[in-house]
Amino acid sequence: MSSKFLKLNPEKQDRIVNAAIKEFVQKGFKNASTDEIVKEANISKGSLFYYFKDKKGLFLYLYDYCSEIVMNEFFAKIDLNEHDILKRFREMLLLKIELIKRYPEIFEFMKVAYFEDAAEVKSDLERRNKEMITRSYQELFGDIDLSKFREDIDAKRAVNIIIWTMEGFSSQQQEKAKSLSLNDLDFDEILAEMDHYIDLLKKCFYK
Amino acid sequence: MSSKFLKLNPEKQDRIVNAAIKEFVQKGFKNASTDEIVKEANISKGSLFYYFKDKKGLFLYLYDYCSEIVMNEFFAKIDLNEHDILKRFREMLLLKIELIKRYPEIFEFMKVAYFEDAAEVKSDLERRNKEMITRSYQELFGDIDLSKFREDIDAKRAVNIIIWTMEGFSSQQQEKAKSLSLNDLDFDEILAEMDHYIDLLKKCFYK
Amino acid sequence: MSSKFLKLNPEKQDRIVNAAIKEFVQKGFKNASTDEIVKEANISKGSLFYYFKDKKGLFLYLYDYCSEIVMNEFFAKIDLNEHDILKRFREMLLLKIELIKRYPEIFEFMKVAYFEDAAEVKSDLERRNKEMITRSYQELFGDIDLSKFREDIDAKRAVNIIIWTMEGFSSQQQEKAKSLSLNDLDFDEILAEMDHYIDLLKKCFYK
Amino acid sequence: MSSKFLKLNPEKQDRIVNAAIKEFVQKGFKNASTDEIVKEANISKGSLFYYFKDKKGLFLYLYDYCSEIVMNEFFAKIDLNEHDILKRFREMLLLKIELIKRYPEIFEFMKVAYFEDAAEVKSDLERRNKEMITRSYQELFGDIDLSKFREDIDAKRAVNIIIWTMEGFSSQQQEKAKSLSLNDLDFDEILAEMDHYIDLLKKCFYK
DNA sequence: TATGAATGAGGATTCATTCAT
DNA sequence: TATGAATGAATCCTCATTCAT
Repeated sequence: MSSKFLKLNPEKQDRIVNAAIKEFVQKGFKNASTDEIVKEANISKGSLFYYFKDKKGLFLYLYDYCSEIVMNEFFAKIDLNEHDILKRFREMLLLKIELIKRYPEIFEFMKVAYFEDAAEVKSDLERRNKEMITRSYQELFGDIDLSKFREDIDAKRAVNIIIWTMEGFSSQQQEKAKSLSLNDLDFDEILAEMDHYIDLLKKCFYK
Repeated sequence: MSSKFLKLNPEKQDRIVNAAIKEFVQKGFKNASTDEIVKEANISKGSLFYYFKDKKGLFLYLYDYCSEIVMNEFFAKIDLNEHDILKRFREMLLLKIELIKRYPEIFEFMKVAYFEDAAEVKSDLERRNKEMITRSYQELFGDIDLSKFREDIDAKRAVNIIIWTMEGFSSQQQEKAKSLSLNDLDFDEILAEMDHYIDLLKKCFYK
Repeated sequence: MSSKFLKLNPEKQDRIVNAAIKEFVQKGFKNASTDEIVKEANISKGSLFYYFKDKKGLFLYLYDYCSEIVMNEFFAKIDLNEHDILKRFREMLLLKIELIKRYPEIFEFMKVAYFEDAAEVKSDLERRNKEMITRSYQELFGDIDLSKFREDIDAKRAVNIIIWTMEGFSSQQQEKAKSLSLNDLDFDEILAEMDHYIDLLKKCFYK
Repeated sequence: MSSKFLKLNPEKQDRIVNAAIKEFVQKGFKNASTDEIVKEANISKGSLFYYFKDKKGLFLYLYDYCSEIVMNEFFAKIDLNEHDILKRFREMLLLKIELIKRYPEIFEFMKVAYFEDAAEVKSDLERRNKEMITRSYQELFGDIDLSKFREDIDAKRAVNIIIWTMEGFSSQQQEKAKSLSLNDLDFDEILAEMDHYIDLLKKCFYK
């Protein structure tokens, strides 16, 4: 596959990956121009297709590249001994913030990939996405300690509400962050705000 | 504008709107083919560009067209005298179900439009989306009766959790519905499930 | 298929057909440049692909176009009541000369098509070639009066020798003609030479 | 030149020659891939272009290489003391069969080269082809004993008919052989069939 | 108004050839 | 000598948009 690409020196790999992610994020798969990518990465047209079979191959390579970072920097670091969903929830936010600080483009790319319509990559992506989602849901929320929840409510549904709250909170923050540069973000404030939600949920859902 | 389009007889307008929505939903903005649209709508290529300035103009027209239906069939019908967010929440689901039954493609189109990456329409859509969202949030959740909430929790944040629950629940159902045809959907079951969430939230968040 | 092409006015059709045949004859399928064809035909790049699906579609159209001319101007005109193979043989040469005079490029194109290696068209051509050859052999040599041949020789093999002689004679003449322009060809001389062969074969093979 | 190539050890030369012939036979000049050739020959891309100036140089080298084999294994072995064309004719077929058994690809390559359309090599090949053909015709048929022929026919023309018969017979057999593997060919049967033609021609053309 | 033929800039991809090592 | 990464001109093809009728 992309074995040729992996032999390049890391600096060059980075230039290409960054240029390609940027272009795909801005324009989506179909609209992204390989001309633009090679110009930005400062390589020749031929090289891109020497490293990757075609545009689709490049796109899927980037998806796998990003997935792996997310796996290593996010999923692998979660403390699976913590079975309190709200505590895990908090930890996940911390990890996510760390991830965004270090790899800001990667989240954008994963989002674009998730909603990509282009027929050429849709089926490949759907397979990978589905796999990733089921795997991660299982891993992240399969071992929750349900005994913590009030006994007069359905714990499963409460868990769902917590997950949706986490998702909603995240996209709310991302929406707010859109107009700001990374440096202008006040992560402490975000964390503090999140703690309010956690407290609220604990107070209402837990025994 | 699309004033020329609006002079057409409604049946023809419908054919064009439906053909275009179908194509955009299936393939996204960039990938959608005007050839396909005119073929499906049974009009000539020239006509399409006589009615609409360009592909982008058509897309944005459809967005406005769908927005208006959503406004009329959804927002306008909400009983603003009901200030209990959970009751309103339930009503909204009923209206949404009604809307999906009558205009199944419109929801799809709005979703596609929301995640469209194509540079040509991205900024225009973002402006309209933001506008619509802030307006509707204001309208839908600006007059909530916060006195119903327990006094030891922050009502604003509780409202947010309810909103995110509603959103999460909706997309969960849509995800499930993906493989099913409209006829196979059991709306009563969905409603019953939703009622469980409403009860749960009432029990936990209300006095 | 090429219905769009067939709606063009004949003069334009001719320009395109001639330009394309010329290019394919000179360079073969793969090496032929669609740029060159549109330049020579004085049409735009887009038009060529509006008329024909792709390069292969154009090539196969030309093949069918040439086949039909050969069918009408050659096969259809052969007098099937003449069962003497040598007389028919002579008639075929006359028709062939007539055909070359009127459509000089067509023979060249059919030869190029016959020996085309390019994988993209090879199988399509082989099917058509095989069909044409078996059909024409059947038609041309299926009803020969074998009673004219000496009884001490195998008539079937004698027929084959005659066919090969005809083929060999034709390619010999074509080889000679390569350096000459059409106007410089002395068809009467060719015919006279052929008559010598016919006499010889009659003298040797017939009773 | 290809002097650099000739310094290689024979085993390597063979690998390259065989790989290149195979590729050119399968795909023709233009369509043949130098990548495929170096992969099959197990040499580096750079080497190929170190040994040969360019693709055309490689192709023409192969042509000369094959020509020489044909010269040594075919023309050089013909018994020039045999002036009876039909006997020589028979001997040629035996030699040809021997040649095909030992170098099956070479015949294919010569045929492909003969009908190659690619502009880059066409003129070079035509020169060599013409040279070879005239030389060989001269050598093979220049010293025929014409006194054997019946006096009431033109011997020169009879010789041509015999040559064309031989050519036609050969291509008929090759056409039949196309779908068969070399091992499945029954050379004895071919020879027997050929003898029928020789007898027939002798009976009809000789005194 | 309506048509559909015509356009051409732009896009992805190929591949013989070069060249630094 | 040998390598294989790098190149970029050339190629086929697409498709929104225009325009003469």
